[in-house]
Amino acid sequence: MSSLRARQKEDRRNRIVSSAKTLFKKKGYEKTTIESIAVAAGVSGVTVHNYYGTKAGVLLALVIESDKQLIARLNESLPRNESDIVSLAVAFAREVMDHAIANLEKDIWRQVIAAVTTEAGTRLSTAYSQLDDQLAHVLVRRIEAAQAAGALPDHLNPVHLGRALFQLQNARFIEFISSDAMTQDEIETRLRHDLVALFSVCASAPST
Amino acid sequence: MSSLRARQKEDRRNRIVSSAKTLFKKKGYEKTTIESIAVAAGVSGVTVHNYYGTKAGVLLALVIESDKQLIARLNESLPRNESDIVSLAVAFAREVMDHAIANLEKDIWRQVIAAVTTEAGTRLSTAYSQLDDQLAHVLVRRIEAAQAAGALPDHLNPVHLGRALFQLQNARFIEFISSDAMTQDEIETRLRHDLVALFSVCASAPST
DNA sequence: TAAAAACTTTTATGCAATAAAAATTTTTGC
DNA sequence: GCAAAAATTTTTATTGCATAAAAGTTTTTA
Repeated sequence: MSSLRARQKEDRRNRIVSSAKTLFKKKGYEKTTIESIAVAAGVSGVTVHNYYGTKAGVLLALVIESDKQLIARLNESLPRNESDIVSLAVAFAREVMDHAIANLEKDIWRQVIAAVTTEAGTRLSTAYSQLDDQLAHVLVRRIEAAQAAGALPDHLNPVHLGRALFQLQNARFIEFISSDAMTQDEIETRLRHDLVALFSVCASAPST
Repeated sequence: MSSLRARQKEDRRNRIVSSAKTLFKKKGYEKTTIESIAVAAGVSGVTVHNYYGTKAGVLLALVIESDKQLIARLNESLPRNESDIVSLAVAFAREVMDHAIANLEKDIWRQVIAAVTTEAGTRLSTAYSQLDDQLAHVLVRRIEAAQAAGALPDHLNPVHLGRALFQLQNARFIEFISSDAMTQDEIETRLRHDLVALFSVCASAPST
């Protein structure tokens, strides 16, 4: 049973986040004031602070929602029988970039990345990191499938490979949003180069 | 010939950055006001803004100086005949983390990472990115040496491998500073896992 | 339904960031 | 050398984020 109070709170949260999304897209991040978000949501400016701590907190809340959709979409669309790891990682990266651009301007994504680091340890930043883990896990599952199909050596740890690929993809994603001039194609090329080079090493490394 | 004006400017820059470093280390980033930096440096608060744009700009200027030393140190100390890429990357990562911790608190490094992304495209952020390129190049040179020594296949592109390793190391570095609880050892382990997994793939990838 | 509890709003303060006007100091040209 | 011009800093003022404390309001609970 949800009390009236709980429902009102939920309502305000929704109004704040959706007002913020509209304003961010319409006026950009910097030019959107907390006060204007508050007015659009029908609450006081201090209430926005009480709910989300900072303006970046509101942004993070909004991104977390859309990232949940991204995870669902990736689970759906990422090929389930891809045995070439380079293709897999590139397809993953492409979906992530498509999703990012469809939802917010690069300018705003930069604020997201900044907020995740400066507000490390807060509720919202932690939630964001957990979504990253889930994203990495989408890769892990595909790698497990490839391994089961015999496309990868048995001694390989799929969790480790999935996380490594995610880190690399994420680093390149940040590079993508860090410059307005950077294209998806250029990032794709760089990621390809990363992977081709790494896969060429073939060290007989001990599994420490 | 440097005019009096140019020398005075240089002087003020030095005073601002060194005052800032002292204050950041003593009181932390948030609790250091631009005004207090200005007072310590003997200029007005607005002058600090005129010189560095933002408080984060001052921080970036200070980090850039210390990163130059890091590059020099890495060029010196990183083993010149290391044929094992995992060991090379791990040694690199360790030096970077040692240097970071010796200079500033994690808390402040988080502000650095945030500033580099939000202020993407500014003079200081660009300078920081160029230093990253130089850091990656330290790796590239070691890889070239290893390749020349026959420890790596000829078709491998050392620039691509160096950049990929740097991206991975950098991602793990950010993970390191993002949590006060995260230890260097844990990061080292994760980086090792990344690399061992990646090097196990051994795809016969086309050099696209 | 009245007291208690939970929230939101009002009010106030500090600081970053920015802009424009005023004041100062160095340069330049004679 | 000195006066006008140019460059640069400081003063002054404003906006907005962030935070805290007090005041006011609404829901809960007994």
